[in-house]
Amino acid sequence: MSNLQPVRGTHDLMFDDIRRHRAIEDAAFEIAGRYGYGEIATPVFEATEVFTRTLGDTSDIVTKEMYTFETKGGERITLRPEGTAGVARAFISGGLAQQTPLKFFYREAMFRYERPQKGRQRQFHQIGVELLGVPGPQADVEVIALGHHILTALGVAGNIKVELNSLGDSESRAAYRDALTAFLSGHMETLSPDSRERLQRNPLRILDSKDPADRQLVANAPRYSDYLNTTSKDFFAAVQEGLARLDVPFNLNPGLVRGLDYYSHTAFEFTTDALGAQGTVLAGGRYDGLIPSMGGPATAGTGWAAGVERLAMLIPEPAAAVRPIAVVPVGAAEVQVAEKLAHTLRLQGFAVELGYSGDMGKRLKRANKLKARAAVILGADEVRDGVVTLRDLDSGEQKKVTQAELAQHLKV
RNA sequence: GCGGGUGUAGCUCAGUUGGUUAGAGCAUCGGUUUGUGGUACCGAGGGUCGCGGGUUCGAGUCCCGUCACUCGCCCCA
Repeated sequence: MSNLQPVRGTHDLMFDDIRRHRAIEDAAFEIAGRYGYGEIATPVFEATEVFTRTLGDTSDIVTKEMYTFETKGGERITLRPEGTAGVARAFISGGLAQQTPLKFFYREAMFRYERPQKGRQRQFHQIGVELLGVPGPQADVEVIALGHHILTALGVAGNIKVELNSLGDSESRAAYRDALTAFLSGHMETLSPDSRERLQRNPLRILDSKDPADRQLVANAPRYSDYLNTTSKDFFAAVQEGLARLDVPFNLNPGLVRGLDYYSHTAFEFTTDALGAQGTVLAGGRYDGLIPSMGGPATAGTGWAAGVERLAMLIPEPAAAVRPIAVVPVGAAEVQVAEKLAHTLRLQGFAVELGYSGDMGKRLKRANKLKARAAVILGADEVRDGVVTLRDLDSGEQKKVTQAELAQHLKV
């Protein structure tokens, strides 16, 4: 039926697309493993409360972007819009507080009811890491260095800037929020309509407004750095020194704030200008307040998430699929021998394609299309003599080898 | 959620001020080649012009609606 289409904002992944996704996820998983991060897979859906209590009542994610529904049993369920809340819930419900520090890596689908654009789907994929139970700045440094390491390995670090800021501890944050609100309240006429709205809900977000008038106003507003208390300042300085020691380049961005309420101290974003308005490729920060806010024991946390679709648009061509070997029977009489030979080769570890139909010419043509590196040709003569004709499909050279020696000749 | 752009073959795109049977390249399939792929040549198939309605003697072309994609805003990875 021609009117059957994927649901808005969803896509089928196959061929090169999924190879790109896997290349990203596999590289990230392997590198995170070197830092001691083990994989965690939490459920696709959680009790709605898990997200409403952690993301903040005012965030757009909670107010308009969640896929929330009621089950037959009357539970309120939400498809996860992000990964951190689920990991925190797992930490609490699994009683893992005795096992810190804990390091988790995840690669999962996320769901947000947003208007689709390039690099923004309703079902999308994130990789992410969470480091739980380390209150010191070395945790922030490690996690940022890990992100930078992964993007370097993927070959995209050259197009990406690391932006860094500190939101301070809750005391500093509250002090600054009051100062900023007081200042901006005196300039209501100049503020954009969006920012007037933000002044009520989340005044810090005005700092990264794109409206020109807002930007000018913000330039003269109180500076966040002036409101950090000594603890916060020392913490931020230690993060910067740690990154410098590891040769991770970064830019300070005083306008960088987080959309989600549970962040404190370090906030960072890895951005590119190659993706238009969806330039943030990896982002995260410290969220010491998250687990306590969900009713768990006071536990420090820091981590990030990266958008796989966005990274997939940046990485170079993924490694080509393995080039198979084609087993080609000359005529119908040799098909069964060919099938047996193909099976034997597969058991020996080779990737083998066996054309499903057609004469020798068609099968070779198909082998060529599959980028087979060699053809193993079996005709009446070969079967009689216990040999095969081995043809190199790049050079066109061919020779007869015994079936016993075939595996030796096929080794790369 | 708000504002703009675009929808013609599997893909990339032509299609004149509304006028016969809607075209090209690539891809696909077949043949030149009954034990040899890639290159070349020859040929074939493939379209309810996104969908629905309207105007008109006549709509791929004009109008309205709708869906999808896309750019920006919002938000975010």
